[in-house]
Amino acid sequence: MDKELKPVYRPVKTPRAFENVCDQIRAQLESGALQHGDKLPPERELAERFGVSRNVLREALRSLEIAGLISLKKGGTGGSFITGGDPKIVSRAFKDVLVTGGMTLSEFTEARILILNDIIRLACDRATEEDFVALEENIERTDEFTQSGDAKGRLELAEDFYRLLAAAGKNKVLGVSIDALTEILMQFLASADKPHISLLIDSRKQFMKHLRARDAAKASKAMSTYLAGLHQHILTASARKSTMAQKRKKSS
Amino acid sequence: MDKELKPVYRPVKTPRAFENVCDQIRAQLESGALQHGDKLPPERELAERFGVSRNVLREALRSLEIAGLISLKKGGTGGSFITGGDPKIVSRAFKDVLVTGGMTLSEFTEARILILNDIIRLACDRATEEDFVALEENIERTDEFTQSGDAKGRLELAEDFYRLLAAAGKNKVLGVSIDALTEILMQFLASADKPHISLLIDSRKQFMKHLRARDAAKASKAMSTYLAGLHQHILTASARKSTMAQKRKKSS
DNA sequence: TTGGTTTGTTGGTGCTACCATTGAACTATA
DNA sequence: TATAGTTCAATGGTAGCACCAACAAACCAA
Repeated sequence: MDKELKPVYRPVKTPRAFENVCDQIRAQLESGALQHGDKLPPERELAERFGVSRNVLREALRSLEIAGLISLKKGGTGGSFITGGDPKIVSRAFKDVLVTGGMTLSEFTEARILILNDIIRLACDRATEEDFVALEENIERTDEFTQSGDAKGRLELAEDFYRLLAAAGKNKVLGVSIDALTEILMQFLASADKPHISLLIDSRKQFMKHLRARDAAKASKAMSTYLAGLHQHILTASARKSTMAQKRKKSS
Repeated sequence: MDKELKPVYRPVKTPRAFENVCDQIRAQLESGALQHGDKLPPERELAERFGVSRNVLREALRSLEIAGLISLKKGGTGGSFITGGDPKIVSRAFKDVLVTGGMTLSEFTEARILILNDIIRLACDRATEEDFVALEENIERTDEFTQSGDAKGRLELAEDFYRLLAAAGKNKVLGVSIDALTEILMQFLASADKPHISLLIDSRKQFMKHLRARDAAKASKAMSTYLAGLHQHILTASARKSTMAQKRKKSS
């Protein structure tokens, strides 16, 4: 037990005024002193109370707004209102980290399949009749859009499908995760995924059959089979794209 | 096919200057024109080039900084530098929606167990000898800290353990996910988890045995058993805490 | 070589004035 | 009386300036 505790020198961080303001407001939130819907005093008054310039206060508010904790509204009855609870923020944070974080596309596709399988297992346990009909209605509308050739609407419906599935699993954490991953991968599906369109509807119907039977293994397998093909397509398309990007970069 | 496309009225969003600036820089990032480590021009020059006041530009930079995309440095060689890829951002976003009521703690614990199981399965396939020794070294140091009563160090090592495990699974996406979830749950473990300390080391050693044998089922089970108890403890502790908070609010 | 000093660059802060938008109170008109 | 239009005050958004603080490189002195 003569373990030496070597001194650790942490890099100092210069304190900034807006961070202090930010922390104070966050603390009020965590302690429950500020709750959803509450209105903060006007900027000018807040600035005076915090003893900072309106500039600094605005940067603090901006920070909280980006974090999704407050929303600003102009006008006579406007001000800063406590919002929060929007999973979209998490999804954006995820996306930011992922696009700048040196992660490969294949890591995305793999993670997506795994998390989706977790969701499917949960959904098999917990899905209600309402969940089933919502999913089936989504499939039906996807079919219509496919026949009418509305690619954009079809993509939105695809994102919705996974959202509905996550809702059926009753776990919002996994929900926002799959939402972020789906949204990111969808950007690599601009067009030209023709071979999969025809497979999609049948695959989904197969999947729903197993889900209604609450057979997690078969439902997972049905979904994974389709996704494996789709992801393969995304990966090859992306490889083409990055090659083009490299050419573009060299020529510039 | 006589589907009526009903007109959808989207709420208009007043365009704000800093958002425009923000989007332009984000676009540069996504297109690869700006890459990790690049330095942006000084604020004064950027403001002039964008044709906005320095105030607006600073709000835009603040927004990007909060999103974890850039980091600001003072001084002669300072400026705005492209960073990114910090999972800390995701965990903060997760935590924000948690404290503002978007998700429940039990959803976190459930998601954590499921994702961790996914990672374990991957690790069983892909872990190298280096991964094994890193994990075992972590367990050993945890044992030392436990005996010396260094609670803070032990918590840090616990976070590291899951990080190492994710590294062994060779999937950074799942890695940042588990990292974010772990960090949040650790905040509910300030102290008083005495009954679990004694179980921890043995549980980890059991787990490693199965992992080395590349038996995903048994490894998952060993980990899940331990986590189930730990999470139960977190949930009850949190319930106590929120009760106290409500009392505090009433009395005020 | 070492330690201190100078100096210019850059982000951080404060301040003032003004603009743009919003909703509510108010007014005029049919 | 009800509706349409107007006024008005509150509030966030933008601009521009002056100055502070800290940082690192260049420089200087021992």
